[in-house]
Amino acid sequence: MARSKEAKSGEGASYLVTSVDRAMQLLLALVDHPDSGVTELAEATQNTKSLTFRLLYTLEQRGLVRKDPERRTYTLGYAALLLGDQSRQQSRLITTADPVLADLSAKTEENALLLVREGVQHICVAMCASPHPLRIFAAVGRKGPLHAGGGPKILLAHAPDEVVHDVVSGALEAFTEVSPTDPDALASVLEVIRQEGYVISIGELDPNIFSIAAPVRDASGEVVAALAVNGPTGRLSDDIRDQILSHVLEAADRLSRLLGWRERADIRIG
Amino acid sequence: MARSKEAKSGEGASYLVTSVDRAMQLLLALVDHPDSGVTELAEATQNTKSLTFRLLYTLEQRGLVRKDPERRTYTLGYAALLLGDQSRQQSRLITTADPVLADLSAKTEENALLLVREGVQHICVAMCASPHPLRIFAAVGRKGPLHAGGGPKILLAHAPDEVVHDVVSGALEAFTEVSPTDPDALASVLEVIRQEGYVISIGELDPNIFSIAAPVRDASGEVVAALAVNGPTGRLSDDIRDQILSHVLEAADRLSRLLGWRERADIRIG
DNA sequence: CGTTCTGTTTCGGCAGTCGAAACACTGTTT
DNA sequence: AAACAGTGTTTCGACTGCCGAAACAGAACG
Repeated sequence: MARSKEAKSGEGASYLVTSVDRAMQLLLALVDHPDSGVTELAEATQNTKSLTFRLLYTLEQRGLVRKDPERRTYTLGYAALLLGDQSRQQSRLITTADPVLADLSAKTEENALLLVREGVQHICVAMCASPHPLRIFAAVGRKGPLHAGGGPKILLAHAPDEVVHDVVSGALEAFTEVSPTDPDALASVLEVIRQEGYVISIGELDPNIFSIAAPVRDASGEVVAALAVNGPTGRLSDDIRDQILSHVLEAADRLSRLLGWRERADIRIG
Repeated sequence: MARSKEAKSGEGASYLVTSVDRAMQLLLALVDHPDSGVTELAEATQNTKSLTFRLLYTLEQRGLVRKDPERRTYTLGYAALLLGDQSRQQSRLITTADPVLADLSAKTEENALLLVREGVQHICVAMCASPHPLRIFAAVGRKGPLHAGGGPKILLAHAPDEVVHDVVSGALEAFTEVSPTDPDALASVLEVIRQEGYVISIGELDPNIFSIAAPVRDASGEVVAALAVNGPTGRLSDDIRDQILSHVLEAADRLSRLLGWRERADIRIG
């Protein structure tokens, strides 16, 4: 149980309040360990039981977690609902996208997702699930890489050079046999993406998943998100592919316009 | 407003980790003060600027808040989306209720809400908004009293005696002229509610709001939530009232059955 | 009726937190 | 341009309240 914390790694002091950081770590652990007891959560967060107990007590006071007094287990509380709902309401991007996603999912009969970039990762900020019983598991708030998959590559293609550099200078994890791993090849792919305005990615994150994505722009013309449809490759014929692509492009265009984007004939800069 | 917290000093030591508690207070303050800077949030939480800054920094590290580097303002982050979405997904009550709420809202053309009791308060855990431009403002995660309003009174009528006692022994706040304030009268009203199986409340929480509610039961027969429709009193004719009531009763019954409840002709006793 | 899990409580030492105040920065006013 | 009035950021030392360890208490096995 030698708890050697990495926060001590020599360098400058940061503003991190460790007890708060541990509490948040615990809260996020609760997402993946619902209905767990003190001991299990203590193991999941690599903290002591006493600390975990105190943190849970504190979080419970504020309604972030809820304790089942019978079974002595903890779950996310109703304050978490409040946070989630309000952060959604406060995001113009998400509220605008919701009906577009619903429409896109209905037309394609597959999952429709909205992804944004945060640092060198993508995050799913909204989604509408496929009506089919067999569908890709995806969830709002989940993170992933930028270099593999349809939506992620859209985001990477329109990210600042510095971000692209950070991504390719790290190890490009190969999730499948067709995941991009060569930095130079990836760079030229990104260029193609910028020109074509969409991505069709098959089996890059998982061998059985395809993804078709397009960029979403706001009033300033910046790419602020990626709109993507994903599903099992088994349902992807050539016909369907073209159909989904046109729906995705139409939806991305519509969403961009709703956000204030106007196509500019001349993107002229000297 | 009336936030007389427990005595901070002196009596019984609790397990509260104050830094975490303050961080949560800050996080919840961010719900009502989106896009605020350090100073404003420090004032809202009655903390010092330095503490607020450090807490925000820590929360940002975990993605709970997001900082706009340009404007130096803070908003709820994407981890909040994750928490909200997951806590919804993890709740069988909520996932089951969602389509019922959508249906109820469509049929009545008013807000449809699902409320649960937590201690001596009610919390809205799910809702579907009215299509009308004029509609009651309500939001998931918001709390309120148990003694006034349709849904709240349903919850109170089926709460343990101890809870009822706590509620009536406190001051029964009068939100409007027709809010119940007399403990004895309230007690007999609760008895009527248990017998009739619904509540029609007009102007108890706000003079211009009506609410029609019914109890939701789970497999054990316990009342676990209240299903309610609310809207502006101006839209409530006698006809409409009866119509909404029947829709609410039907929806509550359907939701209860989806949760495993079965009407028992004879209540067995040992 | 032990055994072995749980969750809860206590306690003291010292790491970590926190307030105050200085600092840096940006935009506005004179 | 210089003074000003706001921000947000950084430093620092004192002291407090956090945290790990270990004891305690209940429940759920066998």
